[in-house]
Amino acid sequence: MIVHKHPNGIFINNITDFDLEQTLDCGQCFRFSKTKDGGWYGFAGNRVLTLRSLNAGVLFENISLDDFEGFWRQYFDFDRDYAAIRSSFPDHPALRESTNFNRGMRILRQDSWETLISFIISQNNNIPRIKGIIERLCRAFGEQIANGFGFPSSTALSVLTKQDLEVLRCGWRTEYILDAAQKVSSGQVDLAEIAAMPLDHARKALQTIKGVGPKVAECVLLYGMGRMEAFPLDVWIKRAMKELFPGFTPQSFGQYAGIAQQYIFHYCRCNPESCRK
DNA sequence: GCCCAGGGAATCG
DNA sequence: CGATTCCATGGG
Repeated sequence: MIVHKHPNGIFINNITDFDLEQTLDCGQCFRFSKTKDGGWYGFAGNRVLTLRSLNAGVLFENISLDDFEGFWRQYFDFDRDYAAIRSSFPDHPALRESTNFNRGMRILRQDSWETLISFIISQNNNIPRIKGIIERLCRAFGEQIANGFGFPSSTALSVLTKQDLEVLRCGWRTEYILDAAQKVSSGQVDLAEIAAMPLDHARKALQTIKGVGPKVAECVLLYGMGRMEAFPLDVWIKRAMKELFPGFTPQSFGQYAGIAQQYIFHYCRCNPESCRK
């Protein structure tokens, strides 16, 4: 990857394995959307970003080199070699098909708190509606940033009541959100500490929060704590494991199982017939 | 109208 | 332990 200053921000090229749609619309994050002119616009924590594909590269609009090097480089996981990771995967036709389908997908290294709340909201829910609930959460309780709103802090949410959260229309998940906010803001659950724990300890620690079970914990570890071996088993992946990878376990995919999982997840959602709906 | 969604808690046996 | 049931809401 080569990073250039550009009149409108930062331009990167000579990058392999990076496609905006495959990365920002593959179900790992909920705060980016396509703009009318074909770019992407969204938020990460209290940062806002507009980006677009341009001349075989990507333009990050209106940011400084410090913004890019100090935040977005890590956020987009640009220092990881995805081709090398793909070649570490077991040789399997369905896995090859999945990785060929969306080679430009990268795992975003999101904020752990934002990821925790986002995937609590995701449970037994569909992606368009998850996005709507998170948008209302930010609008009601987040800080205004540019034309939108940042993600509210655990402290901001910890002082709220169930009634306050009725504007979200997210059903029974409200008490899960409040429990998470209270435990994180009080320090009873320390997300930075959990991120550094051995995997099974980290799983158990996350599951002390109400509404966090095995699947949500796995998502927080993978998308919010950079633990690439974490392997969320949602309904799609369970279907794929049964139909396409009989005999496989998450460990069969190796040290970067979570990344394999994401290739498979997005492939199955875009090609439901091949995962036998 | 109906089925289902990036599940988890509570409650059985 | 595993299996079942209920949970609130609305997208497609």
